[in-house]
Amino acid sequence: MGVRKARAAETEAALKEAALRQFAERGYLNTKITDITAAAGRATGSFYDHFASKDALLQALLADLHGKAHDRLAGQEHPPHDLTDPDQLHEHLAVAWHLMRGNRPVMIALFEQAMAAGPGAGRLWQRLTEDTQVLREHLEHLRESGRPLPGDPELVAAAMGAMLSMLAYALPGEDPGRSDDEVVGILARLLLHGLAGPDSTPAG
Amino acid sequence: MGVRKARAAETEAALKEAALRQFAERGYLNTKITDITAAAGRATGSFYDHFASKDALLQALLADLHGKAHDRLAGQEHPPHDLTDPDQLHEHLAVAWHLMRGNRPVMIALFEQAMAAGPGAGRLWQRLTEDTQVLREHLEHLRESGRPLPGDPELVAAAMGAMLSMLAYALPGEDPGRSDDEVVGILARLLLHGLAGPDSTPAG
DNA sequence: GTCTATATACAGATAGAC
DNA sequence: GTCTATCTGTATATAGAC
Repeated sequence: MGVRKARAAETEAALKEAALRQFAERGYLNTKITDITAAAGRATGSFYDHFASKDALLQALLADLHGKAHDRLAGQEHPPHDLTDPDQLHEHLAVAWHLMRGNRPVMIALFEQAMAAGPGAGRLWQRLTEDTQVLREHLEHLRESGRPLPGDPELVAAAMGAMLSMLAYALPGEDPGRSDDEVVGILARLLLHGLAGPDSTPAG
Repeated sequence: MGVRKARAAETEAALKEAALRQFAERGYLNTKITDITAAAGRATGSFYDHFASKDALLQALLADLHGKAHDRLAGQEHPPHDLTDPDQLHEHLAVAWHLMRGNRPVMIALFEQAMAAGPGAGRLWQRLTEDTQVLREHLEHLRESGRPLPGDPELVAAAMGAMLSMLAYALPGEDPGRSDDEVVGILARLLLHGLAGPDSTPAG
């Protein structure tokens, strides 16, 4: 790779990193193109040599994320989980939570983008159902095994996804008093046995 | 009240109603002042004879809602609930759900407004904790009674509120195949006994 | 108070020199 | 490819006639 291309790639990377920082601080909607270029130390016009629009930049960031995820998940098995097993539910939630929290800027951007389209567009509902597809399949598998689910797997999965994604968005970024593990543990217990807890039906 | 004032009040009411319709259809952020005035059959300039801004209009709509709620709740008792009682949890969720769904336009607007401020502003987290304050108090009461909660009442309450509000926002407005009662029932079962269901610990 | 017409502000996007 | 300078589109808000 030539030095010119290298400098260009450097600028593109700087813009991406700056965008991620800005999204996390100000949110996607509030972040202007000039905020990104200023934070990256570039001129406004340079942005459009690399991305056609703010939306295109977000798609590029999402592609990067998919690439990373593919690298990490490549070759891994994905066995059908029994979500009524405490360890397996906890593991499932932990993976989802860390995925969302570890890529918070992109999650924030996608969330705000879907929301800005308005409720009529149904894009938030679409995200919710798509992102919880695996979860839904596990629930359907449980139901087919004769387990008594609280209700329609699609809605239950969406409800769990709603809880997760909303919390991942709204919870303050750096909360010294509340660790990720603590949050995951609480959600796992709530979703496994509910408010009544595991000892609610001693009579069986 | 004179005829002039009456006509003015009529216009103000028309603007409010039009705004509610527009918020439900296009969302708050997407709705322009001109969308509201056009839907109300008035001129653009008339808007500012009644509201200083779109934000001021939303505050007025919120005030209307508070007034209605006050009228309905006036004189009602608010006893401490035992949320591990199926009927009481169901009732609590049903009230919250119908409050949100029955005033969907305003909920939508507040949600989008809080989100547009970005995550750094913490306004979504603020809404989440404020709106679930009563819930948190009930959970704290349970904990003081020695009941084993899944975790910190504030976070559990926020998680439940996150699930509720996100679903109330994202679920399609007119879903012929899924009634409010069905949704509330499913959420109540999920939050009471979790995915494991009531029969998970036959040994006590 | 309501209207038409217009001003203000600003973000997105482009043009052209280097 | 990067820069400075500028254009365009659009939403908010105001001015002034009726």
